[in-house]
Amino acid sequence: MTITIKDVAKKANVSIATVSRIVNNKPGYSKETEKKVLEVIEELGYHPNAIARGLISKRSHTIGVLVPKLSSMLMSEFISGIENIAHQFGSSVIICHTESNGKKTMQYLELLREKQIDGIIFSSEVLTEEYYQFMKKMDVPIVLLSTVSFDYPVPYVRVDDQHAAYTATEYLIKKGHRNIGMISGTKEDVVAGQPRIDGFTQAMDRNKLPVTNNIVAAPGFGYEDGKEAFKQLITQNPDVTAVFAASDELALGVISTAYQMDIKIPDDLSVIGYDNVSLAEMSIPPLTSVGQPLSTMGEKATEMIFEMINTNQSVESRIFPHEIVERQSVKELKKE
Amino acid sequence: MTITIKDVAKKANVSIATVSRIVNNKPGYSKETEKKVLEVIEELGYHPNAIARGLISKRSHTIGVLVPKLSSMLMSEFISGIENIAHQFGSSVIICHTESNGKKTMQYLELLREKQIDGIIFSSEVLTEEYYQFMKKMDVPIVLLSTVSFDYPVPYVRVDDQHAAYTATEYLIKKGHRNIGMISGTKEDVVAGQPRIDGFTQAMDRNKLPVTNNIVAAPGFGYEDGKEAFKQLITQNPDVTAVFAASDELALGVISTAYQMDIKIPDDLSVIGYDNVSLAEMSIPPLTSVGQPLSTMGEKATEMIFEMINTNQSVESRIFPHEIVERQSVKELKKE
DNA sequence: GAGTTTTACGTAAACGTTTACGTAAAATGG
DNA sequence: CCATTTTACGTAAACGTTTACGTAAAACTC
Repeated sequence: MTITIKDVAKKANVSIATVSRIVNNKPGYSKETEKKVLEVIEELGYHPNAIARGLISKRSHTIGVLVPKLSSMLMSEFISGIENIAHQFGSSVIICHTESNGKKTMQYLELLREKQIDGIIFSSEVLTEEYYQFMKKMDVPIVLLSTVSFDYPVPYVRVDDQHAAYTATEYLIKKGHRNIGMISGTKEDVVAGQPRIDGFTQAMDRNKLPVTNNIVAAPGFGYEDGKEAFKQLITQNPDVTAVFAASDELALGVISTAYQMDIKIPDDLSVIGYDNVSLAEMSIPPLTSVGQPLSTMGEKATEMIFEMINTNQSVESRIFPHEIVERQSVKELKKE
Repeated sequence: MTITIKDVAKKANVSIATVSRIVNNKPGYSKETEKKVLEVIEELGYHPNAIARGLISKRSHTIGVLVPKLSSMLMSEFISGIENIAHQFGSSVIICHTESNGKKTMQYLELLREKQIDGIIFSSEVLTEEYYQFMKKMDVPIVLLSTVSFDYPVPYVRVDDQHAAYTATEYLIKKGHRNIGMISGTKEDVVAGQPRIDGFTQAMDRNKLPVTNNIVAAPGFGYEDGKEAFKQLITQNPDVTAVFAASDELALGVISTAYQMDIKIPDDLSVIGYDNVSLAEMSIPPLTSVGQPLSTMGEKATEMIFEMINTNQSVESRIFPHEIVERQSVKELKKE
């Protein structure tokens, strides 16, 4: 038998309204009754039932997070930030990993609707018409994390990927590299795909460097993808002195394959990654990478959700700054 | 205005009871009314409110997961498995990362109690008296994941850490190593600490190998911990030919420091890790490691929770098998 | 000290469901 | 065709809260 507000009321000889007022400290009771009721609460070990509360308040104090992969380190950091802030707001987080599977995503959205969640963070994946319409009907705040939508007015939190890729490429050029390869991830990826390629091409163009045969698009962003793609790159363009990889895992793949081919990093080949996940520093040699403030971004996205919940208004998107985290995988070429 | 069962009832000219019966397909209505009601539901876009349901059924269809670190790759895999099964059971998962912080843990437990969660998976940390008493009062099923409790009768899912450490050590010995070092993680850790040390010592003892000066206990299981610990190990025992690290991250730290010291892996030094997280295969050279079926363990723990929920009985603990995943960080010593 | 305001409550409806119970009509049995 | 069972519903209570409204007493005001 769980004990309810009624039990407290009865034992304290007051009405449930009074108990409720005291629990939520709303005005309308004397010091004495407060003391009495508090004692009874303590004695009985009463704890309010959030479900009953939610039924009235129409707030579940829960937000939903949709992510394509749970295991990727990117996601872990996002989630860590999200979870952090949500907890500060007294809410909890339901993580839904969609595996980039449309059916699963829709199932999860239905679950979230049933559960009456207060907001949604939609991360790292394309916001399709179907998803958007569904969420719109749910009528809860949405924030995009590390993704964008061109078609729908949904606020987002991300870095400027094209700019970041530009910066990374410029960095290699400044270090004296001329023949630079790029391993891009999935081309179709709206945020981590084409924009990074564009940034790369742009930097090369501006510096009048050729780009033919320099880009290999892998089918994904993983380690194995990086290995395969690098093999292709080095075959079609054996003279590259540096590689810009669109993710740290891709970069690790590059490094690993290079190692097998007896190409020394950074002496024979410089490598720069993207994301600066914890992996990067564990690499041999430690990987220079384009850093995004991942957990901060997760935090910001969550704060935006709560701002939208509380003010009932939309909120401005945020572009976060990136930075080059220098380690030891890039070498300065001596000018000849 | 969200539309409720009442709206459906009114529009379909039936009582809410009938609508409810149809929605939950319990008997008691004719084919015709069913059709009619279903149409109205479709037309109005009605979806039942899980909060209201939960109030009556006293089931929130939510389970809580307490983990010390969110970002560690171990946890990601556990969570992935958990999430998987929970979703199959139509439930969602609230992840609470406690940061091994007692106060935060208690706060989370309170949150979970308020939310009336149906069960708790408690992972990778010591179950203190305080936690246990609290959860016991909550009166929901608990399963320990990758941890144990000697004092309380709580079912667990884990591997036999001592045995696994024994196997890893035996493996190195079979490969011809005699002077083997161990980098243990936090000694106080009840599951990943002492048991692994014991397994190591046991294997060494059985093979009549000395163990003095061979064990260094790091303050944690991370990369930096591994670096530091290895420095200490190599100082106090420069002749080790192999190292058993109590986690893959520790092992990576060892490899990195070794690399800096120009100690070649595996030629000059063999290294074996523990956990076989995705990191292991990305290492240079790829890391041989003691593998645990992480996501399967998460799945099993979750299945156990639901079994306990549904049968109202406790359930048997499960020890999962471990295996040595051979890669390239261990070398066979030629017999002299 | 009469009138007004404030304080300190209690009553009861509401939130959106499920479900025990009741009942009229339909189906079945002999 | 009457008695009995079954079907197909409807009514209303219950789940555990919050809160609008009402009210008697206490506290002020001048």
